[in-house]
Amino acid sequence: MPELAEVETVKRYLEKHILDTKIIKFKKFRDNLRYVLDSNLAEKIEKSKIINLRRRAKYLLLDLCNENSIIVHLGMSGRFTIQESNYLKQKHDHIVMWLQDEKQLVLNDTRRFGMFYCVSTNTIDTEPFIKHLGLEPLGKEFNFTYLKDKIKDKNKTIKNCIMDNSIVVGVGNIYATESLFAAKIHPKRSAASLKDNEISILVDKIKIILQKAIIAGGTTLRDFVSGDNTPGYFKQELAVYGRAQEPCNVCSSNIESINQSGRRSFFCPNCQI
DNA sequence: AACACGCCCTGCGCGC
DNA sequence: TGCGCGCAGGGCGTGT
Repeated sequence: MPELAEVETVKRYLEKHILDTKIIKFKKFRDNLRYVLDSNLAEKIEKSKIINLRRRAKYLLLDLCNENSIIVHLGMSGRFTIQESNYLKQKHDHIVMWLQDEKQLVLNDTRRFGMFYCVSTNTIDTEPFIKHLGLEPLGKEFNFTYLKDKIKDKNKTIKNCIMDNSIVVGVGNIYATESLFAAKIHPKRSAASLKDNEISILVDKIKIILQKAIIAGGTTLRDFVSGDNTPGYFKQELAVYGRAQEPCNVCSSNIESINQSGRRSFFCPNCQI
């Protein structure tokens, strides 16, 4: 699913195309995604203009002129796209919003792990799924000092730490895996065992890889598309993710794959220690 | 309290 | 071909 780079890609696309556009009509085609959908979404959303688009962690935020904000999470398989006026509803389209130019803003989510809420704009930061979130990885505050402090007493692996939303947000399985390879750190290393220079390099690599992935329009393994249905192109830049048994680009050793806390980890047994 | 894990759900690819 | 199994980019809630 969409990690930070993919959600950012969608956000930038929507910002370019539907900012200052009014939502004329809202319709849901089922009563739940991951959670039950509020019954009053239509009245909170219809006839309001989208005045700002934001991303917080992997959540997309659409601020409306009526002081409500739509919160969208794409889960593992969510697509949030703009379709033409003659678009016909497809399988797994769960929410459609018709815009003033007759285009349709469509939320499609095969696995339905996504979320869709509408809350007061000024209470977003206190919403249950938002308030506990840690720092944005691309912000200045996410740095060596912060990460060192956060992991120094942790009794878990560094991969689990950088995927922990209460520490740093938006780093999912792909980018955690790739960042650890770039930093030459084995994913099973205990977080507390990292040396200062390793923490410092890891922070840098997380930022660099996410920025590169955003420029490439995200990573498309199978489901992900941007707002115009186009895939991202970062997959071809993945050094280890999904490349088990293939040669490492650096040393030609076979890349290994292991299960780690229920997720796949890929690493080079020679480069990463 | 801090972790690990199950689970929500559909679809796809693989092995038999 | 067909079936069943395992697995997939997330993250909450529960149990230890």
